[in-house]
Amino acid sequence: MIFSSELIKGTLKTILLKLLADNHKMYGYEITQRVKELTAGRIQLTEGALYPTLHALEEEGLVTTEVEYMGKRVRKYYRLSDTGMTRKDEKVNEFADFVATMKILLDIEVKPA
Amino acid sequence: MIFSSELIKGTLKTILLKLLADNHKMYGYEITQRVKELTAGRIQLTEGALYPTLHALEEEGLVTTEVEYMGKRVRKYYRLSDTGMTRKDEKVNEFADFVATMKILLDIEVKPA
DNA sequence: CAAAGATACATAAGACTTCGATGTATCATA
DNA sequence: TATGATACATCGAAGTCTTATGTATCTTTG
Repeated sequence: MIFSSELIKGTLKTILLKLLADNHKMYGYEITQRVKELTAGRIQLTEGALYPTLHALEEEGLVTTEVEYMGKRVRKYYRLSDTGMTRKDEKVNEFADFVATMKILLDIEVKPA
Repeated sequence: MIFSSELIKGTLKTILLKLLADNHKMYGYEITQRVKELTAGRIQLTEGALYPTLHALEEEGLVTTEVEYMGKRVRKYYRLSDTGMTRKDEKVNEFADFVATMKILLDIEVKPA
């Protein structure tokens, strides 16, 4: 079952920041694959959503980029900045609090990973 | 701390369906107050989001409405339909699964309520 | 070796949702 | 009698995501 896109709304930046915090540097396509893998295919990032968001993160100064060539093929790597690391912590904490709040509202059990 | 609105995006319908499942019938303003109360003020539904969403639920056949007068003041009550009850279960389950997935991605602990 | 599928970037129009402001009106309280 | 709470609602603007499209390279398989 793939999650409805509505659910993922608002969490994309958080996911990207966290992945970049864990992996030092990643490129766009790699991110889509990693997320798919980590979520057993239940979250599939589309390029139309991913690239604009990565660009936005760059404009906000949360990531820096560097281009590498694999043969003739371009890869654009994204790396978290210090500001980005701080923001990542904020975002992840906010999401954790949000979930705690939603648990009360929806009266759900969240299974341990 | 009030949650950024982006986070609440995509969960509004789920929240509404769950509230209506628990409370049999509620009106709009009551919903905003109940949510504020249940979440210690951290989720504040705005009318601009609430009413269009309630109307959408009605169009989808998930809720029925009935108008009552308190003196001269109108109250529009919303009540969950059978379809709505089914949908509520689906939505709540989907959210629980989503959270389990996000826990893996973000590597977070979710405190028990 | 040709075709298909995967890798890899990106943009752009349209759809959808939410925000913030605005509007109307009643009721309670200071 | 004015303010704040109650109660409905809509609308333009803003923001985000989807779907489609575009370009190009690399790898695998028939």
